[in-house]
Amino acid sequence: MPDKKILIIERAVELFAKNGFESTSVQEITSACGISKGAFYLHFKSKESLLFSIFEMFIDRAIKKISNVFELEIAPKDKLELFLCIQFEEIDQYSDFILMLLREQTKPDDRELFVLMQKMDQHLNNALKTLLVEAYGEDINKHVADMTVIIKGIIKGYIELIVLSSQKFDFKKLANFLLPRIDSIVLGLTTPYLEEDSLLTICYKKTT
Amino acid sequence: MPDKKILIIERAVELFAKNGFESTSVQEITSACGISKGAFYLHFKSKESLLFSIFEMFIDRAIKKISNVFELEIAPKDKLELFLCIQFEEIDQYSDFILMLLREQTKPDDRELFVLMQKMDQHLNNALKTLLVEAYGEDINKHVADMTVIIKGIIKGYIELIVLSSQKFDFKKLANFLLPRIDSIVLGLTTPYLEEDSLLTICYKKTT
Amino acid sequence: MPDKKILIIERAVELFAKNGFESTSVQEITSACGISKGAFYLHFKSKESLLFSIFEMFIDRAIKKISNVFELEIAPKDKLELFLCIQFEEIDQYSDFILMLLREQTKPDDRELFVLMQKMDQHLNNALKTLLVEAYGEDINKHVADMTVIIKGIIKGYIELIVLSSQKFDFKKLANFLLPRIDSIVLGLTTPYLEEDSLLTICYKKTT
Amino acid sequence: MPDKKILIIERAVELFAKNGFESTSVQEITSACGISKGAFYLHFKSKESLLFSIFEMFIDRAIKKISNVFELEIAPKDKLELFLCIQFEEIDQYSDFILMLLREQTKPDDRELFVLMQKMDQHLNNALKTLLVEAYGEDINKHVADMTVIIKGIIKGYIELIVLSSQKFDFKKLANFLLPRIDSIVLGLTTPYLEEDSLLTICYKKTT
DNA sequence: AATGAATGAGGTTTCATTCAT
DNA sequence: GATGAATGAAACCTCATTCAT
Repeated sequence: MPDKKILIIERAVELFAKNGFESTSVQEITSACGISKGAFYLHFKSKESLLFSIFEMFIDRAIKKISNVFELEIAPKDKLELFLCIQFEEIDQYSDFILMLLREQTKPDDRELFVLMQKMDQHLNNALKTLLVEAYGEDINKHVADMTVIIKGIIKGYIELIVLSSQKFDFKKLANFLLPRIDSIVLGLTTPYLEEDSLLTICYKKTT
Repeated sequence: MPDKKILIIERAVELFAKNGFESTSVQEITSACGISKGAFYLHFKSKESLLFSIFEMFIDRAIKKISNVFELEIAPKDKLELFLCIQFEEIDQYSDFILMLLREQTKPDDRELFVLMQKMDQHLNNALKTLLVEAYGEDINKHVADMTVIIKGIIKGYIELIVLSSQKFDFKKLANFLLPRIDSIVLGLTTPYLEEDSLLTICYKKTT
Repeated sequence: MPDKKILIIERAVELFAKNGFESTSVQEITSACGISKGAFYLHFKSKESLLFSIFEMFIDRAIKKISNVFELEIAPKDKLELFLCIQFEEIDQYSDFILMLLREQTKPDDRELFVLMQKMDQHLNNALKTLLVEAYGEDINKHVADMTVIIKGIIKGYIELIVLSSQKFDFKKLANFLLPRIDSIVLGLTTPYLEEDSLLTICYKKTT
Repeated sequence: MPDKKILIIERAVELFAKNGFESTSVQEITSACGISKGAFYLHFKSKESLLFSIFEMFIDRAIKKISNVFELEIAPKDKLELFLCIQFEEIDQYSDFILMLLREQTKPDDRELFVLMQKMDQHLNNALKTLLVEAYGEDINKHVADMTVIIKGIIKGYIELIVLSSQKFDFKKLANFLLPRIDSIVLGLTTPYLEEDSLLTICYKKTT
């Protein structure tokens, strides 16, 4: 990837995060990069395709980081803790942009973005499932959907706090605090609310 | 409130939910209402003030519903369960619009929207705190920040599922399922991660 | 003329004077009158016809005032002095509106307004001519065009000062000061610059 | 200054002169220039800033012309005559636009335009004062305010004639005709009406 | 007579995108 | 590769005028 393209992506991430996708003009991006408006279109077919590229890059990073966790030879619960920690770190770093992604919906024809999002989400879910089974045994399988939703929800809860407040957080300590909470929940589980495979069958709503 | 104004709000909620605030034109809204562009401005000073009105209306509804819970004479844990249930119902009904609110950032000068959001959030936090103390006693106080984040996170987790999937969910059953999970967590609590009053000191980031 | 119509004219004169014709909306006028927008159109065919009415009224006033001067039985030079004085008084009272009339050109199809303006101007010129002949004898006739332009110019010069400054001026004293200046000029006249009837042949430019 | 920008200014001067500022749309200007509406905003931040640019350009021209008079080594009265002549020439060329400037009031926040107008006016007043003192000696000083108002008034009187009629005028001859009139007035002066420095203390009215 | 909701043309401005240089 | 002038569609908003009540 050419330097110029990377430059554009970096500046765009900042601007999209700060002002939102729709409210950031190509002019602003190219000005921030010190290049001409025309140069933008040498690297990206459209403003939307830039968003796609950013998203893609971002997902690649996340997937790579998660893979790293699985390659480590440590105790299952330590892996789970590390997973939580990485989520916090990663999202903290790109929190503004992530918020933007959550906020903006862009055009109705960005089916491709949804595909990417689903791909990313599936990947996260699978990783979490594997970690849960490693940590709590095969019995967790029938609770895996609920536990995924709960854990991801708790992560999001703290992430929102992190994003909205301006303090610095100790993610290692936070992950270490959350693991016993997850333990508690798992221990108390009886009848699941969600079906085991309900997360697989989710179809992201069309936005026509 | 005049019928026409209500009509505009209803249609706008749908359109904003579907396409986002920035991507929905006043033209689209008025077309959907079967009125002229000019008529819009009889009821709202600007497109942004419409967003504000919607938000206001939405918050009023939510606060009223929560108040109703507190007025009931039922067991504390039942109140908590009812609170969860109401959150799911309410948010389910306006899920798309809520997603939009999360997504869009609108203009940098909408300080007023942030004030409303903070007001709403404070209200929710207070309600939850009261319910937790009623249900688990004064000892929960030092864990109240963590428990608030965790419970709101879990709610959000399931809500995202509800919003993104097209299935119907049984909110009563879901609330009934979650209460024991919360019990488990509370029972297992030892040292808090967050300070007791850390939620009060959050200052919503400026978006200059 | 119905009270309501007079009320509208009065308020409109103020608003036009303050903000200009184009920048004053019918809404503003009716609000200032405490009547409905519809009521406006009961009295005036259009916003432009209101301007016409105002103008008409204004000219009637001026012509009447000038007539009064001629009916007085005083020395010719005193008449001239009184004429100057009345010009200052009248224009001072409606200075803002007059400025507006000078400033705004409104639509290209307001031929009628120009006709009125010409009528008014002719009337002033005739009055001035009569006064000059009375005061300086028939010999002034061949200088009457120049003297008209010069006197009206001087009046305008002081009026501009009056309008732009916020001080109060003593118009009687001013007229009394100007009369000797006019005397001086008349005394010094040799060859006219303008032809005697050049003011009659002026055709207000078309503004198509 | 780019050709396109000059083109826009030239056409705009004509259109503003013909129809007024408020009544001339950006669309009309760009159509007259044979460019797109967007192109306009490449050169001017807004329609109002165009007016400002025009005004600025116009004032620069006038000040430069006046400076030229002072640099000439000719008799003081000839300078005064030349000054009058230049005023007529200059204003004749841009008469329509000047009328528009007098007519329109534009927005209440155009303080900057007023500053420019005042600057221009002060410059004219100073030039005239210098010329009067050179031509009539220091004794004229106590009459300088009155003479300024009178001379500018007379200029305006003839200019209005020039602007409104469609004839061509011989400005040299006109200036030559007016100089003796000024002589007459100066000779006859006794007690001034205005204080010596009353023109300096004029504060252009606010247009809130 | 009086209202004021409704209209819709037209205003200024923005901005993604193209293309000759 | 790189530029930036040019485009023109589309955005938000205003306002003179009409008309059912």
